[in-house]
Amino acid sequence: MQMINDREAVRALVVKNGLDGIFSPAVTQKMELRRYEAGEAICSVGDQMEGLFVLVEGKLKIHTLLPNGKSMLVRFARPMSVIGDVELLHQYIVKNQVESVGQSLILFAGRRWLLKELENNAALLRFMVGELSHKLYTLGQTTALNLLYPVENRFASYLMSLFADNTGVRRMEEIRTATLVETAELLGTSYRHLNRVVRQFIEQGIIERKRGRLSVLNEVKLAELANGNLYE
Amino acid sequence: MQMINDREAVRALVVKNGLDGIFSPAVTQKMELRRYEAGEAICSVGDQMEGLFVLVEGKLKIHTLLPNGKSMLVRFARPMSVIGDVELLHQYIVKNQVESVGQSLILFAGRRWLLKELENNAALLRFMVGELSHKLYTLGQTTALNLLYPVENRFASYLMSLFADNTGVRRMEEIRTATLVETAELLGTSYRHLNRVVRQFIEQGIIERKRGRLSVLNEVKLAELANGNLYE
DNA sequence: AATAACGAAGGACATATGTCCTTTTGCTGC
DNA sequence: GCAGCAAAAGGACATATGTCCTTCGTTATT
Repeated sequence: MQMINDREAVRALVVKNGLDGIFSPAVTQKMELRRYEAGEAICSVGDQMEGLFVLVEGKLKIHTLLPNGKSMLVRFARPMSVIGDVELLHQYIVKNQVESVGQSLILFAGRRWLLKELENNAALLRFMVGELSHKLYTLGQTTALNLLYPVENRFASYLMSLFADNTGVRRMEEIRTATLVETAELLGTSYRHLNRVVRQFIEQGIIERKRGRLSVLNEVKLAELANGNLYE
Repeated sequence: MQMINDREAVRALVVKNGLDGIFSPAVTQKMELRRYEAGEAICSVGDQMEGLFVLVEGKLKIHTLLPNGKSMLVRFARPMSVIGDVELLHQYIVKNQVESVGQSLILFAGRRWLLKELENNAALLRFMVGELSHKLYTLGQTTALNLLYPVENRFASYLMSLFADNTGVRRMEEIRTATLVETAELLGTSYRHLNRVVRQFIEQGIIERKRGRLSVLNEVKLAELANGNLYE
């Protein structure tokens, strides 16, 4: 993680994301701008959250670590998303791993300043209620997706989530096979089984395997399999 | 559902549950006291939430209805719990079925009064942030439980949740077999499979089957299987 | 009491997924 | 280009769970 000491940039990002209408100047003036590299962790299970993280650029991957050592994908976060809102008030211990997918820019506000702010800043509180209820609402969807659909559909949803961007631009068209192990974990399945599904997709001409990399050939079929569900 | 027109009772319950420190008198004076009978629905999927429900007595069962017609248990709610907080701000469509397990007493506050209240009642907002973050936090647990553990353990957790009360008193010791079908749905499995698990439990002397009813014999073993997880 | 009707329990088989191990592939250094 | 290694792919079998249908027991009806 790299700290970017550029108050002007902070101010610009705060305004651009409408955070000036939510946080008091006392807080925004203390905000830090941080850059995280691909794969870098924003927070890990067991951590004590030091504050609130606002993703302003990039993408984050959020997943739980299950007791048996496996993990399960919870969701991806895109700007403008907040991390740490769940833990803030009750100072819960972090339960979900959060890491940067590519390079990400994040505004950080320390807990110390926020708790004071939560005393009577109705705008911030309303903002948090909005964020939390949205997360709760969508987590329900994801949960149902995970319980209801077989790996085949979940993997399709995963690919759609990776390749599609909110701008409509495809961010990546390939997925390194090394990532397949990780992907399997995220989907809550074994590499072996995911591999079966991969082969099945290849046979159906949906994806292609090339020197340890996968590329999507038929985005339409993929979307069908994903059933309109995305991990976000 | 039966409306109980007793302002004194409302006031007493408001005070008893500390709601007078959260809602303005304008709201508490408009609150309704409602009684729901066993099995009665507080809200159903697709509903538009009319306001906030505060459970002050009894127990509620919350579950999703999955696209393929099956359902999955989300959690049980005990006093003091809030229903409708997720949907309130964004006026989301109800996605989880909520029904009374036994007889329940609920305080109801209409959306109309609440939205005004949310403008600047920091206490209410903080209360909601607390509720929402707690729900989000625990939903993660439940999700993991559902994905990670086989039906055997989930069923044990379910039984523990049904039989144990926060007062320590066992509420019920029997479960009608008719309910087994429903229970299977709630656990996201088939009646057939649940039946296998039931038989297995019987063979292990954990429960007993008598004229279409189940009773718990060995609560200790059950607790072990539940792994400390409860659906609440 | 005999019987019909219905709900409960269980058998048989299919499918999804997990575990373990073997084979194959691709890459590295010489 | 080849030996050898490590990663990737796949085979074989085990387990969890789903689906469908049959058997069995209880209860209501005559």
